Amino acid sequence: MELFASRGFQNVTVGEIAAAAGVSERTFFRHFPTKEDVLFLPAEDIVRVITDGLHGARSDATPAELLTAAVAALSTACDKDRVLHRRRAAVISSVPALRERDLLKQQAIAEALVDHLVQRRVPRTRAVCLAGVGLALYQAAYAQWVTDRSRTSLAERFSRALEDLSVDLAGDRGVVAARRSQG
Amino acid sequence: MELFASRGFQNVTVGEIAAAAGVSERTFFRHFPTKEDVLFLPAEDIVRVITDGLHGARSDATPAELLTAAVAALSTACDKDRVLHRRRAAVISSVPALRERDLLKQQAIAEALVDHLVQRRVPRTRAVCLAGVGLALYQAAYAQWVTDRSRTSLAERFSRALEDLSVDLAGDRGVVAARRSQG
DNA sequence: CTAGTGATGTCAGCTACTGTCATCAAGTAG
DNA sequence: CTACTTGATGACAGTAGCTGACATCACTAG
Repeated sequence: MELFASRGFQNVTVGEIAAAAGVSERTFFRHFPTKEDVLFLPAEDIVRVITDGLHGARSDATPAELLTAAVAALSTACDKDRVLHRRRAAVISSVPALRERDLLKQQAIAEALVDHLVQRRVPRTRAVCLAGVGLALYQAAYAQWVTDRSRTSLAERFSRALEDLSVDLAGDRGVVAARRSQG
Repeated sequence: MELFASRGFQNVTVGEIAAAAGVSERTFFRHFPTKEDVLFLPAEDIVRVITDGLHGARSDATPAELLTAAVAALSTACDKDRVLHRRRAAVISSVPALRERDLLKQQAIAEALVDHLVQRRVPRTRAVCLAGVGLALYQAAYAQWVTDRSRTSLAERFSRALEDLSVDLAGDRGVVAARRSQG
């Protein structure tokens, strides 16, 4: 993190990272599949946090409740080291290659979410939409949470975003339906 | 596309692509910044399609109407060559590096959407959520459209997803609000 | 005809990443 | 205590993506 912060991700070579850690370059690549991955937890770890949180949910929970539960699990896992997240986010947001990797990880998580929803008898097509939407709101909430100075938790921000969205869409339902019946 | 389809993206070298096109490897990199980019239109091109479509919308259009208009523009641009899209999607979905790039491009598009919404006086935080949600639904619709044999257009699938979502969220609004007032 | 411009080829070089083999420490069986 | 295994590491060579520098060549303006 120090190397990246001081000289920029792209200007730091893997050899330098390895040297700073006192190992050979080859050893670095035995621990991390790519240079980008030093900054990311393996997707399975995060998926585990979420599914653990999800297994606590009632069996008749609505989709929105499930999304909220998933984010709640993430939120408690993140909330402790917000400073670390801030530094990490600063590096990631400024490097396209890292944003790419970030998005891919999140997509993997969304897929795990889909599987869980399907297991709970949500039809797959709808589950895909819901997970995608949940992810979008989470991204927005996370961006706020990392930037803001206020102590509002990730979970709280997410809930608000969800509620706002539901208002936005509810107001339009008549319009959309009308447009559709016109063809 | 033929090279990729027959031997897999990763097993085709840029030198081979260049040779197949009758140019030097160096020339390839003067036209495409990376190997992945052969498969993608520059983000600006797509952004232009969307913003063009958006400028036709009424000035008092609701967010959902704007999202629908944006997708409608994309839909008419895509609908003609669905076969090409199918081949492309097959290659992309099977290669993580390409999925990454795809996600990044879409994110760039979402950001352009956000700017447009902001210009129309939607508050930024909400615009971010809306664009993200729109993107999620678009992804789902696109995935269907590419896979399905039925002739349903992209725009139509998107509208349905939007409506389904609004139903899903509306049904839960009481629950979410209750949870929030508990703290 | 000449000078300038833009697209290309050539070549050299860097960096991310991989395969292979040797080494070395720790533990385990005998 | 020795011999054998196992797992982590280093050393080295090689491939492929990508970049900078420079020369060439076609085309156009004057």
